[in-house]
Amino acid sequence: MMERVFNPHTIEKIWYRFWVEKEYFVAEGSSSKPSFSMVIPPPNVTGSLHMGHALNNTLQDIVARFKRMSGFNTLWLPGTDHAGIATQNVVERELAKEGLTREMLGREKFIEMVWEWKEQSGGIIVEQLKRLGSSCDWSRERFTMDEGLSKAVREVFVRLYQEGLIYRGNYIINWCPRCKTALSDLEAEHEETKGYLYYIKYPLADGHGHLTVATTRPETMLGDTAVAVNPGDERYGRYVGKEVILPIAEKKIPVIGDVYVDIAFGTGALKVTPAHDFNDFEIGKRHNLGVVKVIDDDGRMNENAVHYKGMDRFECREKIVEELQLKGLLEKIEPYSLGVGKCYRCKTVVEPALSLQWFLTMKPLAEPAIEAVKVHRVRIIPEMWEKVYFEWMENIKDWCISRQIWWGHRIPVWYCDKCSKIYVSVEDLSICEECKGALRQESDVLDTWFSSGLWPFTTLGWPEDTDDLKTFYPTSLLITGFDILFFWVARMIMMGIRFMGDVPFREVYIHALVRDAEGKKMSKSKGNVIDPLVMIDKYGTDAFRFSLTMLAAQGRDILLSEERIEGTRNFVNKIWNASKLALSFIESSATLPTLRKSAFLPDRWIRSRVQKVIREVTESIDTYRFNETASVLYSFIWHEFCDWYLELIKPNLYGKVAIFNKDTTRSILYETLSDILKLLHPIMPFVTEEIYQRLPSHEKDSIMVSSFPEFDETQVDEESEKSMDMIMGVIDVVRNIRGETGIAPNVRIKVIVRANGYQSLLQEYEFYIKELARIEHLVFTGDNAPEQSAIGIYKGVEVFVPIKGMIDVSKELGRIEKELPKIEEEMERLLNKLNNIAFREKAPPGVIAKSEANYGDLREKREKLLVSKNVLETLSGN
RNA sequence: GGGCGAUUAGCUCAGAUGGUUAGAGCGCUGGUCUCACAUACCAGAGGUCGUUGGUUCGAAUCCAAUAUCGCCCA
Repeated sequence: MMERVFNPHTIEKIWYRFWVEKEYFVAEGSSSKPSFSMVIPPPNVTGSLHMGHALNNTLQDIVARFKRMSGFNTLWLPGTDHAGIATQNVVERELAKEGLTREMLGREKFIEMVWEWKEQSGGIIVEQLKRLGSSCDWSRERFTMDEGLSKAVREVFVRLYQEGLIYRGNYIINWCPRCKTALSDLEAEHEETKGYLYYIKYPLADGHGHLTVATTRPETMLGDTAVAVNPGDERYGRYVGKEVILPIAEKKIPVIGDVYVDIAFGTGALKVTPAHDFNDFEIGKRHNLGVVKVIDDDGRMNENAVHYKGMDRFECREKIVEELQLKGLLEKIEPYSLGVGKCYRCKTVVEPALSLQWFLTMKPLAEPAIEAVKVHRVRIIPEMWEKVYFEWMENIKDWCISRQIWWGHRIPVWYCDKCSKIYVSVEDLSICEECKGALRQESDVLDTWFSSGLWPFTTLGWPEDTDDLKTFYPTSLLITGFDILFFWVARMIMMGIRFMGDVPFREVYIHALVRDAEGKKMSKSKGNVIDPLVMIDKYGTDAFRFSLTMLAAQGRDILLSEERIEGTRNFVNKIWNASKLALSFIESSATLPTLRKSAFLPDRWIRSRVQKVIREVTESIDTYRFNETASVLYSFIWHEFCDWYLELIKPNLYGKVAIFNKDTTRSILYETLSDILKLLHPIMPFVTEEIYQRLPSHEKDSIMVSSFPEFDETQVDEESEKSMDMIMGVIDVVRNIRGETGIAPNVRIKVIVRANGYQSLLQEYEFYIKELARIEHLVFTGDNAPEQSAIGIYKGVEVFVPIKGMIDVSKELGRIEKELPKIEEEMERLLNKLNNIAFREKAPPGVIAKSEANYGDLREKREKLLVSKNVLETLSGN
């Protein structure tokens, strides 16, 4: 017995376990079936599921289940990412609770602890993905720090080094003083911040006046090694070659000319701090300026900052400004808003700093990756993102790949302190070949994104030549959010081409970001996060997934509100109840006749409609228009299958009429319900499985391994759709009259129909019309309109409801008067169009014919309404 | 500063390659506990598609300008 209200929770666990036990998620290493493969964007191993993950994985699961049911050897490969900085931060915070630091533990002990932490909490997100219903092949689950993947990372590093693409050098990079590591350009997030522009006087060394520079960062002035002006600047050109005295440091620095300097910005004179500013670094290189670092790794001033040594950089800013003011060297301060780089992991303001780091040369990697997207060997969908991709790739800079943290892939480089020889090797080394001295491994680890960039092939077994690689590389599709287009997608394309000789995936579908109902990005600090697991607990996985899918329109942010999820929970319940009814009709013991053309119109109609839905669902999934998939199913199931089909077959199956073959209708009901469940399954895996299992003699052990419905042209029946449209139209007209004139629902009425060519159809289905429109007597007439009636017209068919004792005349008059102006307005619009000679000459004949037919219908309808109106007016004495 | 996107009913959004009387869900109004479902059913109200020009026989849809909002990159 099925409950009145669908309860998702128990069945979700049961079916997920069932699928896993049956190994339905496991892909075949080699197969006669065509392959379909995706790799998951690996979530952080210590993370927990947020809305972004939920959307991302729902969409992937829809495609995976759809492809599997469509006969593909489908691999959806899951895994997690070691997330270097983020994970290290988490564990360090834990340590801090016990008053410990990682330095106190030492590298080895600390890493051991992180592994422990990973074992403990790493399963959480995986469990959450399972609750979401994700049909990942867990037998192939990977972790970026697995032995195999770690080896692959070394292999890649060594090859790139040998090819001369990886180098080590002193360059300016983004430094996070809190995480105490270098960051790549991408990992510094620029944020508009209110600050000030300080105007500082630098006295000329010859004692004749001063130059005023404008800066947002006065604390770096002690690291200035020049003042730059634009050589074309009339005001300052003559100073080039002279010297100024750097205040506080009291040392001479040159005035140089460089066209980079913007004449219009500030005073037109720029202080140059090569050690702490990207642009200044470039200027410094051009002019062979000295480099003076004044800020240390922890964000404090160093010994070059004279008496400010040891002071925090922001405190120092204030103090220096005070000192300058005292010395009369501060001209003014203006409010100014500037872009400040912040660490994407801890939001600390990053310090651009000169530092010895490892870099990967990107240009030679980027070029073929740009080409691959240009010629659509990788298709990015929606196409708009291609532009963004090109923009970044064409201006790509070398990638700082070293991090000064401990958790990650340690760079496979060994130094001999004795003879200074450097080794780069896949295998661990300990003794110098040259001098037999002890080797010391590089202490830096690689950027986490370095290993995730290899994900599509390392997870399949590279550098070994595995069956999985042969079967599944290049993968078919990647589904991800745009926030990691550069971080991840672009790098995978570059690395895939470089190491596999082919792109890592044929298509990339970029989906939107999930925001709250006000359009704000969800974040813990804003307190506007909707926890997917809370939603799953509350409304069930199917409803939650369907909501996300419904909202997943291309190229738009998704605004999620709980209300929305509640709405789809109702839809799931609707499906449940419709199935309950259908199953009661089908009956478990029944042997159903094979599907054949039914004599019963609604049967033919629903089969035809289902075909079109199959086509739309298939096409929309194939083109990643998931919201369309969901809404097509929603409206078909609710408003055609439930509202009409189930209502129409009730009289047959409850045995109220026996004109049509009951078994045929039952078999069509069975077939249609089964199609609906399969069509829904990719989006709503659980409820569909639960109902499928209750279908008598269902073909497969699980809906998961049943075949996705295929469009069947032979069941498309335009004639039936037209006939049904008429029947539904007539019923609607009667209901409209009833509703608007206030006839109580339980009152059965008399209706007279002048069918104008549709009489035989309407007569054949008279019983059904009477049931659905609550009609007592349905009379067909060829004569004039009966007097004293309310009137409704549907495509030339006139429907009359006698007024006497039923309807208030004024109400019916009001109804007609409301409708007339609408008709007239539309008629006028059409008439103008039809009278337009240019329209008649240039518009396609089909469009003209349609307009003419519309006009004719409207004119006829208007005339009839006017006649009826006149009659009613005389009747009411107006 | 450069680039991209958005602007359609009270709210949240759909509306591929221009031809619909511009749709949905929620909300709202009126009526129903009708034997699958009140997480339901029936009926209804509500939009000159941001603004201004242009292309076209025809524009929510294409083009240009403009306003507002958002995002990305510097």
